[in-house]
Amino acid sequence: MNTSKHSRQRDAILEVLKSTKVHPTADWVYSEVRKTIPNISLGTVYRNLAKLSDENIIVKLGLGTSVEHFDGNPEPHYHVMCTECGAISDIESEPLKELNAWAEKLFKGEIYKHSAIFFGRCDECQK
Amino acid sequence: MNTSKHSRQRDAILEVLKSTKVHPTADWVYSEVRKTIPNISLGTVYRNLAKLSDENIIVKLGLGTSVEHFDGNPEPHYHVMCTECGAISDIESEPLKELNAWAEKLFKGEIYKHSAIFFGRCDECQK
DNA sequence: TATAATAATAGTAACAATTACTATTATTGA
DNA sequence: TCAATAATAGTAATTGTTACTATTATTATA
Repeated sequence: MNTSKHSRQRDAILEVLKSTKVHPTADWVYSEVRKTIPNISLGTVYRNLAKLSDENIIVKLGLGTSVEHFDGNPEPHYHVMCTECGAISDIESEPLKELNAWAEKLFKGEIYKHSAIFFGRCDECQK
Repeated sequence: MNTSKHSRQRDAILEVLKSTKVHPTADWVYSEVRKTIPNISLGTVYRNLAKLSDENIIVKLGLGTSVEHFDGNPEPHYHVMCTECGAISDIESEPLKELNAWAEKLFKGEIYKHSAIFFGRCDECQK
């Protein structure tokens, strides 16, 4: 059974994540959610982001940045980070699953997934 | 001109990194280096790891873990992390540069590099 | 080889992101 | 409506890392 209880705060956090493409940090989510729930606490944001990603409703992107970024889209896909402005964009394609087989040939053990991050310059910064 | 001065501490830190395959954290390096330089400070370890990676002598692996890992081998290559024991291993191959062109087709902007991390189970943990 | 300039150090304090704690509030099923 | 308890707000604590400062070590040159 699911011992979870519904909460307005969690709904609002998920709503914020689902309706943006910026792959925000916890702090960004916090400041957005405060527009509708002004006294929500930052701890609540962190706790729910953790809960939602444990349940695979959202994903915590381990991009190697000092601050964690989240994605409201749980479908596996790659990302590009602009090295100039830091913006994170989606690569609209499924991950290349053949890479796992490729890597497995070079590794003693089994491989079942991978993640990748591309670095470049977004069109905004190219202008 | 190079305004850098030689230091025994930096030598020892680099030596530790060059002679292991474990992709250690700063703290691991610290405890190793203390075996030869017992009163070295953790700040010195961090400062030199930063300096060495700025100079591309080592690399800071942005693996998405909460603690940073370092690699004494600056040649670009992928890694596998065992989800059971956390061990990080090398994939002994050059990165697939064709991936950049592939991703660029799906992105508005230019892409010039990428990094990837594979997840699996190492042979030790399979037993 | 002595010296003067300064990079690097040890030790410690500060910092930022995140997590844990606790008393109170909200949700839920009976 | 009520009792059980999940979730909250607010705050304190923790963790990994960086910054600061007085002292020490390295180096180029006299």
